[in-house]
Amino acid sequence: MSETKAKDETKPNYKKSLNLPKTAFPMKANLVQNEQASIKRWNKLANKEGLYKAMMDTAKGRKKFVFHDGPPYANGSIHLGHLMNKCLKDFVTRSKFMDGYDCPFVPGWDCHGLPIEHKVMTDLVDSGKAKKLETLDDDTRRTAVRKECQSYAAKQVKLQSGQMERLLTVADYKDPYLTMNPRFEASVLEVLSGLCAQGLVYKALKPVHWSIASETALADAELEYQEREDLSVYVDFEAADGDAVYEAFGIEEGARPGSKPSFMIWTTTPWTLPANLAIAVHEKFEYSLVRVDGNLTVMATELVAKVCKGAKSEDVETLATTSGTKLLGLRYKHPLRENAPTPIGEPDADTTSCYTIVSADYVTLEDGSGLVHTAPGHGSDDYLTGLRVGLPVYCPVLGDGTYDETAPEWLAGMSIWDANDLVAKRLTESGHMFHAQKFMHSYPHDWRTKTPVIFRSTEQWFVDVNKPTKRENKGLREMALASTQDGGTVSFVPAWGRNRMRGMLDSRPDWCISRQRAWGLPIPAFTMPDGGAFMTERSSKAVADVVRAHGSDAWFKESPEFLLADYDASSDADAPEALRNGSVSFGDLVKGRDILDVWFESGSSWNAVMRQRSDGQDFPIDLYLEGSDQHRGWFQLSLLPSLGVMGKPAFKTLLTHGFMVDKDGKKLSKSKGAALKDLFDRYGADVLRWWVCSLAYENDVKVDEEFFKLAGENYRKVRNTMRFMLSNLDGYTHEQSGSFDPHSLEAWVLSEFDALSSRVVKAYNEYAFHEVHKLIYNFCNTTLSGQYLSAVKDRLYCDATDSTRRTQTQRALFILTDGLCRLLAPIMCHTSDEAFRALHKIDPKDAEHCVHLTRFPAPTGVVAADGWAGTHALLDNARRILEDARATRGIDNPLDAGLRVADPEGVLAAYCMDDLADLCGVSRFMISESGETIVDDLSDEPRCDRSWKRDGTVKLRADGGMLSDRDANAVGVE
RNA sequence: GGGCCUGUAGCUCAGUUGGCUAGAGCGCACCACUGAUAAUGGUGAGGUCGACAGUUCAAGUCUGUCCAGGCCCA
Repeated sequence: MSETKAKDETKPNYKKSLNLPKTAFPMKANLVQNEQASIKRWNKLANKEGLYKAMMDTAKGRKKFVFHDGPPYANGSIHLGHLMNKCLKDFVTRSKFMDGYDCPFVPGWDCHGLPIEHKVMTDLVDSGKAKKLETLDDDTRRTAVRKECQSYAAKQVKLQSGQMERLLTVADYKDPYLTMNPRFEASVLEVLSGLCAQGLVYKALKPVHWSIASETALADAELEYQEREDLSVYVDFEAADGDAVYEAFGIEEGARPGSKPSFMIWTTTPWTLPANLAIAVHEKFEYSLVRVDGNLTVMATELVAKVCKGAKSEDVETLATTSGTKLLGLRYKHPLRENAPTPIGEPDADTTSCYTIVSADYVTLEDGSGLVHTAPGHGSDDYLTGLRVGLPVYCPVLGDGTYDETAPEWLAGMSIWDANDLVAKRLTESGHMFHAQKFMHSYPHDWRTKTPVIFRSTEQWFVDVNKPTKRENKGLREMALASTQDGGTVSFVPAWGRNRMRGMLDSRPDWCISRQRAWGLPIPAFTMPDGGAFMTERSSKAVADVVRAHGSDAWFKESPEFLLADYDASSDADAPEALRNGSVSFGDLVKGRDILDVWFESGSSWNAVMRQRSDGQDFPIDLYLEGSDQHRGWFQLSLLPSLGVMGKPAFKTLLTHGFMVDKDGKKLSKSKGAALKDLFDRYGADVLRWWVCSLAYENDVKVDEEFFKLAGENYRKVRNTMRFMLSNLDGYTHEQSGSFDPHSLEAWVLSEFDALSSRVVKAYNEYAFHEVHKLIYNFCNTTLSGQYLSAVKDRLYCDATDSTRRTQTQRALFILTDGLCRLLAPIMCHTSDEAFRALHKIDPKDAEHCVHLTRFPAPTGVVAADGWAGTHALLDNARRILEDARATRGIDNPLDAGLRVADPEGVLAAYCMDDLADLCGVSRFMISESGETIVDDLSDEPRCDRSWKRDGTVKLRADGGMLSDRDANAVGVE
């Protein structure tokens, strides 16, 4: 220990004469409790209507930035996925507000749909109420179930919005949009009506994904793919006319084998074989007639080896080959049935084309045999092929997954899953089975019940994506592709979202919008006495108005006459003739039982927001921000209706974020994702928000306990920097006016701050929150903590309390702290306000003054001397030399050193040497006369007892202490 | 199987149109300070840029194949 540190009781103690840091702003944030206090305080704003209202009042008259919240599903506590999503949205709305926009944020919830209905039904069964319901008539029962669903959903919305507020997100939580609100429902039906107006809505029998467990059609978005073991079978379909086949293969009559050849098909769904109506081949492929284990069969040449190897058949002989074209039109015998089936309800179905070889270009050589089993009632490719060649849409499977009476009698009434093995057994017994094996593949499952889904043809409502609209004479797909192309009206953040979305638009089928459940918005369609469907632009609009007034329950409770009271069929050109001429009256109509796909509801939210909240002002919407799964979901399903109804996209920009994965980059398991409440309690919302801000959100985001700890640590770093500045402003009263010498440290740091501030605001505007994080963090760490603050410490502590130099420094600190609070406000909502209040000495009872009602900092306009860049370069070099001296000469404490710095360009002379000394942390700074940078060891020079500097002015003073001139002056001794 | 995306120090990320010994921060190690103190400052060690091949005078950067992972689909 050096002698200077030794205590000397005879010397005066100067510590009390210093202006040491003092503040009530605690080092320990105690976020978990204090954030609650902030929330309470913010809630007092705007006459207790809260912060959101206060912000909206403040923003009145500003330029609008319209952001639209995608509705999360109203079920369960919010989880890590919501954390990122909601924080990012909050960063957007808060930063837009602080950048001078009026940015309303109406939160929404998706309230209808199967998950809630499922949960409610489970509860009803558990509580024994379900049985009672079964005794009621259908509409009454549905209404009762819907009532339960409604109160359940309302409860979930309350739960989630409470948690979102706890996350410190600011939104119109007092008046959110709920998809089950009558006014929202009505606006959805308006969209449906608008699509009807363009002639895009139709009803058809089509194979759709069908959940047996839920007994409903499912949308693409309601599917999830899981691994499943299935039976894969190779089946020989015997040719109807052997000679025709031999002819196709060019085998002369004399050379033909006596037995009949077969066509080998492959399928992974043996249960669909009873519905087989055709076999598809590719015209361009080569097919072989082969003898395998004594049987004659046809398959694609390229697959012969593979198929036979799989079946362990070694006795293989190719007799002849031919092209797929030659096989077209050949007939075969169905292995399970004698005659072509007659679909229920279609006694006149044309079955003449059944059991024929047809052409299809989706036949591949990847799997199977090159001959594709075709069942138009059970697959979309099959359906289209059937449509082309004139096959009936035959589907012998009922909604509950059992066969109807048109199936072979040994299958009727049986579940299709049980049928798989039975069909295989039957085929084996009859000698049609070539080979069967179990195999694993990914297979679509009902996202809710986790049960496998089947393709089943049913009567459903669709939105046509190809048919030209009446208004533009262009299909929705074409319009969607045009608006999302490069240079179109929609922009994407990140840019690759464009390709992703366009790829999906390119391949999407017509949108099946109907579901067969209770908890949803009814499709306002009626069935005519002749069985035809009736729904027009004007009839659905009439029902929409009823729903707005009475809610969608009206559909179930009221009569067609009531629902259509304001509808005049005679003047509706789109209405069926029988209705128009009055031969059928409303009383003859039967209400449809389908409800809308929930995606149609959320996909119509732009209309609800536009019409209900802003009289059409807020359309199109500036920004949609969701996970990248929504390219197919909400984004696309909002785009299509808005194009159909408005002729333009609902949004201008689509921003997507990635998904949470575990620390190894693997999909997050459910159990890991659940612990959000726990995270609040351990880290506080500001730390979690600071973490979200740091993320490269466009990619997958790794989550792990460790990362929150790290976020907590560098949160503290920023907090401490703020605290240090606040602690040096004790007793300071800010002067707005006044200038700074361009060569002063203050001019330098404030110009740096201006640069930071404009970069941060730019980053906010580009949604580059990660950049915001980096910029602010580095500024606190490097520019402030490492450079400026460590340089001005001496003058803050040791200069006379109201010396000009110290006051100027405090002015800078005040501006910096105030500015930092504002830049941080969108991220660290609580901490920034806490610091802001401490800085402005706001009374604890005063809730009105709040950083969240302010703007981003205006430029200080302070001009720094041009020479600062060169000066910093010289100082960096000098510090490096100082560091060498420390290592080689043992000058551990920089205050024991003086610097003589080479200044070849002559930039340093304009600066105050004491400022440069403080920037380097040394006691004395001079410009080197020798042209070399030299470190002087000042250990032998006297040290100031008060400032610990050895600046050359230190001497014994009247009070007995060793003081420098500055310190002697500060304590007032000669 | 297809579309889109990701893979750079232990961790999180930067790396414009290919061009000087690949940069930050965290963490770690060491040092200083003990008047920001359950703080603060400084210094340092860490990378065959997922793998392989190709184009080029030159590749983390372009091309292809493969591996691993994510989202969406079949």
